[in-house]
Amino acid sequence: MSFNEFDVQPGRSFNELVHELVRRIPEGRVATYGSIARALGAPRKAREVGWAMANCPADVPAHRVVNRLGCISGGAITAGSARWARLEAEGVRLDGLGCCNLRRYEWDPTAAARGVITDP
DNA sequence: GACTTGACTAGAC
DNA sequence: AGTCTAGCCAAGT
Repeated sequence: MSFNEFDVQPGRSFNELVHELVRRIPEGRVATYGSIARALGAPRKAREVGWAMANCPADVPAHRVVNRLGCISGGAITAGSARWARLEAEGVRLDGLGCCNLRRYEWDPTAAARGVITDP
């Protein structure tokens, strides 16, 4: 069973599913690359999620996606960079390295993934 | 058309 | 308990 009920439907690229899912991350919350990949039924595709974030439309809140340690990834990780500022503006507290407390802010995308996959 | 690179993670040492 | 290695998969060169 390489795929589960969250399997990717034809016509929608994995990349787009990622975008849709990320759009559903609530304000002030974050999700990890791995969680998103897992929620879409592809636990090994975390890297592709990262790629999807690097090439995402402006309406995708990519700043709410962090790595497994709760840290902002992708270069330009400095206080004042767009993602950093946006996260703080939404109430996510970041330490000096741009990391947040996942215990507190992590949002599990699994439930929303159902909606993304089944939504037209 | 093969080889390298990358906004990752999990497991081994 | 910190570091290193291997695995994955698509895009870019």
